[in-house]
Amino acid sequence: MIRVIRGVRDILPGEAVQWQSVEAEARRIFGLYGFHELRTPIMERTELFARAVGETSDIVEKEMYSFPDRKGASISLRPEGTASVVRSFMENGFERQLPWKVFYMGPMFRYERPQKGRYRQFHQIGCELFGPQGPLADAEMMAMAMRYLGQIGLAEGLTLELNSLGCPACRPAYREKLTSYLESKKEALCGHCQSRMDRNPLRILDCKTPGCREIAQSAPHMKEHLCDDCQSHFDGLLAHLDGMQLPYQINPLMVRGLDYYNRTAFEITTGDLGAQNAVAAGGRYDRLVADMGGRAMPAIGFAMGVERLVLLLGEQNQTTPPAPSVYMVVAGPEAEAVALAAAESIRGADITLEVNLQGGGMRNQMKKAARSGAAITVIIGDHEAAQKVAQCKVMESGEQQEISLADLPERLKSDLK
RNA sequence: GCGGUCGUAGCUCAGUCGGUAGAGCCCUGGAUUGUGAUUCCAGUUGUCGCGAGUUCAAAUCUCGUCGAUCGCCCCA
Repeated sequence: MIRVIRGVRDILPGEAVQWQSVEAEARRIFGLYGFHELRTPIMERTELFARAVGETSDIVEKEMYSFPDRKGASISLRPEGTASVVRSFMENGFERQLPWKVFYMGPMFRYERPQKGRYRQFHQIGCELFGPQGPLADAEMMAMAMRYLGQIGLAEGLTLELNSLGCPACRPAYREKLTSYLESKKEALCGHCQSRMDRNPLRILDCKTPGCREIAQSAPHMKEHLCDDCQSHFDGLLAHLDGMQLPYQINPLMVRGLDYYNRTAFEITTGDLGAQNAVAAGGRYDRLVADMGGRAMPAIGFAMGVERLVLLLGEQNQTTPPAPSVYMVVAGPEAEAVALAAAESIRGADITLEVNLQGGGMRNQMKKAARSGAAITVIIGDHEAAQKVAQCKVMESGEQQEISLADLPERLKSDLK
């Protein structure tokens, strides 16, 4: 038997019910804020991701699904959504219609070792906002994310963590301070962090090794070394969050893994997913559009992991798809044509009806009717077909009555209320 | 890419010291030749993840491999 490839999986009908509501709520809530859906391709030129996400990021260096197409161009399955949104923004000239507010949802691909809440094909719902440079936008994005999560039933146990990563004006100086501090403690760092010293010293801050955590705690933190502009942006953001009474936690050790972030970075975390504690994450990327060849354009965005949302929804998970309202038992060869026509007329009245298509004896079909979860079973046998009637059985009470086929849609409609 | 644990029926699992595989649920038929919980009777379910090795004999021991899971790394 051919099985699915590692790290990907089927979302079966029972679980898909949950996915549909998670997606529908996203459309609804983001719509309340004036965001519209953007659908981008799931594959792009490799170069797009390499430049947007960062040539030296782990995602680009070792996690991308890249392959040559038939003409030899390097194509990649998208590892995240922002790069394509930025590309679309520039390509379609939305720089002239600011602010541009979009959301997207769909599969992303990263070649990683699968784990709880982490798959090679995973799904994100994300939002991006281009244009505004003040902290009002940051605050609204966070409010929107939290409102959405609360709306789908995840308000409990989530923490909004945020930090400022500074900007090109203040980060280099901070980085030097941090590096010289870390040099003095180099002996005490874990081996991994020692090798990170040159490449990306900021990432040492969120190392989980106990020794490194202590060192990180007392290290100089970016938020104490922000330039005036970054500082007032950060202060403004906090004031807006307070104004909305949105609880948050400043995490001076939070460092995002993608290269394009500046100033505001935030994560929404949970303690219930093992090592994968982030359900949503995002931040500002004011330089990305310019780096990609567009004009200077402030922007902010975030993305949520749908698998993680659905996992957290946990026990609310449905394991069976919704039941039909009516189940139709077809008993006898003469009844088939009549039953099928009756079924069509009932569906025409907007009633969900499932016809038994597999035949079998009455007992067998009634079992299937009960199992389907239908509230009412309509039985049409040869006898009923000849009389142009049907037996209508209310499953819960067991009451059964004969109704003419012509009246069936209306009667069912009122009985189902 | 690295480490721990685990892979037996569609599902949940048992299987002793190595002796050629079981239960419950589900499913099918019947008791009831046209009526669903329950009950009773009968029946089907298997590459014991895959491949090699040791052995008279392997679900069981060894090695490899694939997959799941947990942690590292990284991230949604």
